[in-house]
Amino acid sequence: MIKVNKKIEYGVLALLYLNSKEDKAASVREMASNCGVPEALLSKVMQSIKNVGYVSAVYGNHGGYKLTKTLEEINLLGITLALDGPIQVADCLKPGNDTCPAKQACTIVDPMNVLNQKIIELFQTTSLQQLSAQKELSVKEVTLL
Amino acid sequence: MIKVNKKIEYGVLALLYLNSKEDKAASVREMASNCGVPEALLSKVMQSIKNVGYVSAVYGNHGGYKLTKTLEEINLLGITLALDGPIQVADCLKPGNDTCPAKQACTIVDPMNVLNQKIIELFQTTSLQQLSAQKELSVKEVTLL
DNA sequence: AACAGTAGGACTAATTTAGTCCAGCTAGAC
DNA sequence: GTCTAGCTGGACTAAATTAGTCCTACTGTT
Ligand code: FES
Ligand code: FES
Repeated sequence: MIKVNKKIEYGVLALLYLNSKEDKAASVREMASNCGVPEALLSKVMQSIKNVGYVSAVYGNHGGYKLTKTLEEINLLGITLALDGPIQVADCLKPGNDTCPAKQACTIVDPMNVLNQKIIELFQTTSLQQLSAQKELSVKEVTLL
Repeated sequence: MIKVNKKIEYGVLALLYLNSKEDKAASVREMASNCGVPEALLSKVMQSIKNVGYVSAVYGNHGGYKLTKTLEEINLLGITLALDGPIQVADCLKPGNDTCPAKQACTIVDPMNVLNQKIIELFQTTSLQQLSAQKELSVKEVTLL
């Protein structure tokens, strides 16, 4: 199944929660219990998100994480890169891929590259703002498939 | 990692190969060895692709599979549906998902639906023709060896 | 009847993803 | 200064998914 993993799901959930706190910091514990996700895992997720600069950490007592960007500035590509590494939509595309038996005559490396590029663009142009703005609409869209 | 699975990779490879055979049927054995993919697995893949009508099977001696559509008519959504079921880009979206602890307060079901829709559209508008249009590049690479 | 092929269920192996545990470090509150 | 709530991050285990195999039955051509 082509899907975004839990870490990304949790990351989005947490960032949205953080946004609702305005400028206040929220601890992982707080976020985890509010969002209903495993604390230890969210902890890792937040660390990675911190490393790409979407949030900053406040150490010590009453510390936690704070948003350092607006929802408009945060896009899915950044979150994905932080939590899941570079996007490679097909195994063909993997950098060190010397083991593929079909490699020599492979007709799909390039096609897959095209698809890969399209997905990267889609993720890049999908900001958190854009996602969270759609709430009313989506109920209709659901019935499409 | 957000990626298309091997079955889809193999399916695309096989359909492209089939296309190069014009109207002649190719057996799974032939396709597998030409594309360098596991025969038993490709057999399953072709069965599923047959079930959505992109190819027809010719039974008996000298049988195999034949394309019944043009590359323009075959899109990634169809292939994905055939080999991997409906696209659900996040676990939130799964039909029978009653177990998610965050469900009640979930702020991302709708956002994820929007993303899901976008991916479906991308897959639907990506025909095999469109993908393979980039081929000239790879032909060069192949002839290098 | 022999053969070369598809159909598909049941299974195992490999890989990836999800989640846990723990020991260390940081800074604010007292 | 020292307690304490909280971040950091490596190592690990468990669960789920994906990849791949095997085997038996069926189909149609020669
Ligand atoms: S390189 Fe392996 S399928 Fe393309
Ligand atoms: S329903 Fe579980 S995260 Fe949305």
